Amino acid sequence: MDTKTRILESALKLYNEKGIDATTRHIAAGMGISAGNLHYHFKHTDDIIITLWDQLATEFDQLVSRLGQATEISLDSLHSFYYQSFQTLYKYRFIFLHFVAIGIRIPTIQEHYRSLMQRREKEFKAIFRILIRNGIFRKDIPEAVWTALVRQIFIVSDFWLSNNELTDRLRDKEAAIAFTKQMESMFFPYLSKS
Amino acid sequence: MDTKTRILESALKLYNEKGIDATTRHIAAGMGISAGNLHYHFKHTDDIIITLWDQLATEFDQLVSRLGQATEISLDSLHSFYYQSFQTLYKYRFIFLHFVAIGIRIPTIQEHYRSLMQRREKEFKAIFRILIRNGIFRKDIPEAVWTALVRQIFIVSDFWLSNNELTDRLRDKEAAIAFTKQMESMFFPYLSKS
DNA sequence: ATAAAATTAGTACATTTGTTCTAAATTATA
DNA sequence: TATAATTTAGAACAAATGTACTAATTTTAT
Repeated sequence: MDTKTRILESALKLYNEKGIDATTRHIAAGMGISAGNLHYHFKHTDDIIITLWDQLATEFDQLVSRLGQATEISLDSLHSFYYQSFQTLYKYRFIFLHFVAIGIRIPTIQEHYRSLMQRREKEFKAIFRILIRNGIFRKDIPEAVWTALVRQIFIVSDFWLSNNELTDRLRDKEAAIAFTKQMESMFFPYLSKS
Repeated sequence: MDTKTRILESALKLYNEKGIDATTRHIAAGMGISAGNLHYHFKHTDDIIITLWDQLATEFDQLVSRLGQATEISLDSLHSFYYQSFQTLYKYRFIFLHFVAIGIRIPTIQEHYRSLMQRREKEFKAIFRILIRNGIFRKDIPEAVWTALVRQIFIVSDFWLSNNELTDRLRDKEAAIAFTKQMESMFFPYLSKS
C-alpha cells in the first residue's frame, strides 16, 4: 500500500489512542518508518490532520446526500442515518475529542466546519418541515424550538463521544447502540401522538 | 493579594485565551513574576489545573445545593439555575473547551467528574419527578427518555461552549443569553399542555 | 535590630519536538 | 543496462518546556 496512505492510517490510529499530541516520531515509529521519511510525504504535521479532516468531511457528505435523496423521509431513515453517522464519528473520533484544540490550531478547519454547519442547519430544517407535514412531528412547536433542536442535534452528535470518554468509556458496538438510543430519545417528545 | 491566588488568576485568564497548552513561563510572564517563583508556589503545572478544577467543582456544588433547597421547584427555578450555571461554565471555560485532553492528562479529574455525574443524574431525576407530579412536565414520557434527557442536559451544558467556540463565538452576555435560550428550548417539548 | 523563614529572580539542564539536510537505497525509465 | 527520479533512514539543529538549583531579597518573629 501507498506509504502516504499508511501514514494516514497510523496517524489516525495513534491520534484516536493517544490524542492530538501524538508526535510525528511516534506515528512513524508505529508503522516502522523513519521520521525523515514521514516528513518527505507530509511536510508539516498539520497537513496530516487536515487530510484526515477532509476524509471525514467527504464521508459525512456522502451520508447526508444519501439521506437527502431518500424518496420519502421517515423517522426510520433519520434513525438509520444516525447509526451510519456514528461509524464515521467513531472512526475519526480524535477530531471530536479534541475539536476545539484542532480548530484553534488549524483555522481553515474551523472555517470549514462553520460553513458546513450553516448548510446543514438549512437541510435539517427542511427535513423537519417534511416530517411535520407528514404528521410524524408535532405541529404545535414554535420555530425557535426547532432551531434549538437543530443545534442540540449538532452538539450531541459532535460531543457525545467526548461525554462517553469522560464517563462510561463504551467502545465500538456498545458505543454505537448507546449513541443511537440517545439520538432516538431526543426526538421522542417531538413526535405527534398517533 | 496572595501570589498563589494571583497565579491562579493569571493561569485561568491565559488558559481561557490560549488553551490548555499555555505554559508556566507565559503564565508567570503574564503577571510579571519569574517562572522559578511560580514553581515555588506550584511544583507541577498540573497542580494549577487541579486547583482550578476544584474551584469550579466547589462553585457548581453551591449552585446545585441551592437549587435542591428551593422550597418549591418550578420551571423558573430551573431556568435561573441554568443562567447562574453559565456564569461558572464561562468563568472556567478552558476546562470545557479542552475537557477530554484534561481528563486524559489528569485522571483524578476524570474520576471526580465521573462520580459527580452519577450523583447529579439522581438529583435531576428527582427534580423531574417533582415537576411531573406538579403537572409541569408531561406524564406520558417513558423512563428511558427521561434518562436520555438527563444525559442530553449534561452534554449540552458541558459542550455548548465548545460548539459556540467553533461556530458563532459569542462572548459574555450574548453567550449567556444564547445558552439559556438553548436550555429553555430543550425543555419545551416536555411541558404538559396547560 | 537580628536571626530565621519565606519568597523571588535567574540560570541551567535534560527532554521533546518539528523540521531540515545528506547520503544511501530503491524504483522507474530510456 | 545505465541513468534519472523517487523514496528512505539517520543525523543534526533550533526552539520550547518543565522543573531543579542557587543566591539574593523581603518578610516575619523574637
